Amino acid sequence: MPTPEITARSERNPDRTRRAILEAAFQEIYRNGFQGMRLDDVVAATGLTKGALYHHFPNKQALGYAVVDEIIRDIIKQAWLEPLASDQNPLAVIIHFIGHMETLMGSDIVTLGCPMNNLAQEMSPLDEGFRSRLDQLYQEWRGSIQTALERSQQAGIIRAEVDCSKTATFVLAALSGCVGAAKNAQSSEQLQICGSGLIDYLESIRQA
Amino acid sequence: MPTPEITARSERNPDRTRRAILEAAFQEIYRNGFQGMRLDDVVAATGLTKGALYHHFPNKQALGYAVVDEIIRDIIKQAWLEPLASDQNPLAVIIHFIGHMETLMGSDIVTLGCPMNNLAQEMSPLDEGFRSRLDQLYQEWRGSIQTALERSQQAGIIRAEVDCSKTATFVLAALSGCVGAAKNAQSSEQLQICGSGLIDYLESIRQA
DNA sequence: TGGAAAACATACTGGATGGTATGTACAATA
DNA sequence: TATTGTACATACCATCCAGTATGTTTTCCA
Repeated sequence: MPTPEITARSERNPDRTRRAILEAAFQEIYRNGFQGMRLDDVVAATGLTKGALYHHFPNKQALGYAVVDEIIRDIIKQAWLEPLASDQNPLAVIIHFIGHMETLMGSDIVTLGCPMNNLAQEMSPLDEGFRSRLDQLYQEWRGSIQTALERSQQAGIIRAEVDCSKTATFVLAALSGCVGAAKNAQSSEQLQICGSGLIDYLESIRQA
Repeated sequence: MPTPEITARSERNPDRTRRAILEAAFQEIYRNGFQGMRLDDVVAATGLTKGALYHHFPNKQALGYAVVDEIIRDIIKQAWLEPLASDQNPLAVIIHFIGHMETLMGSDIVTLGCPMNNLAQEMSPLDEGFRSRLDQLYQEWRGSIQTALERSQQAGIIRAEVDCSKTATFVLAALSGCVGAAKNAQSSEQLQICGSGLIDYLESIRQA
């Protein structure tokens, strides 16, 4: 008897269905914002129907929360938390990421911006459920940058007098700002210029 | 015969009416985004009716464009362009502004963020009319910062090797990022921390 | 001063959209 | 294998909301 994960291609697979809805919802939110996301478009993108969506999620808000908890969280973890935790030269990881953002994240980063920042900017003042979830995620993100800076500091790469907590806060904010500026201008050149400004800053805290 | 500007209190004054609609629309957009703004709420806030709104603006989009052209532009000019152009120590103006943003702009800057950045982030990928207007305004803003930095550089306040164009781009993006981060966290402390990080950066380009 | 245009007010429409009610096929369990 | 709950599909509703049609009042000016 074959395992269901392999044979169950077009048959029923609630986990796969749920995931498909989440990914489609993420794309719609990324492109149109949460308020601009249409549930009809989400179900159309999955090839499912509204019955399926409302079986897996009680309402639009809960679907949005799940996108944060399950999709966006994974993206941040995979792109930032894990690379920063594993590498032995975290400052180099940060600089490399900033310098190669478009290559690493795809061209959507220029045209559509950062999915997490987009959602946070839109929904934080309007919905405490979104705000607290995204704030929590931002704290983890910032914490991982701080830890990375501290490790670089202990390795003698970063000057001893640098406040790593404050720097991590600023770097994350500045990074979000750079992506946002590139999105406004719809220009990858703008992202390059702004990113190199941020890299200049990071170089300035390096041990001479 | 008295002048209409003084006596025309509760009588008809199309310019005043138009302005009232624009200001109410700005507030609604600031709080809910452009897509979240409801024309019914705008007319309710003014005490007017839909007839008045559609007499002055052909549709919602045109109202949004006018808010950018007439309200947001004025805010940026008054808060940034004019102070930067008139003062003889522009770097000090920039640093002072960043350090006292909440006092200068009001507490909305923490809870609701920057009205221009909010609108740009929401609408730039969705509507080229918004994008081009806001991009134009950002270019003026960035240009005024660049000119200010160059004047400070000529005055010997900023080091000669600093690229003022690149720095202006980064400073504006980082500033937007700081305001956004504070808004996500709903924390004026976050704004302080992040702003002081940006000030540290500006101090680092100062002539030793 | 009369008439026309501007400056509003009132009442309504139509489509979009989140959500629901209900039906059916499938899958596990007993 | 009968049964029960899960996993969907189908059809529909109610409301919100941008936009319109039309009426009324004020202002301007010839």
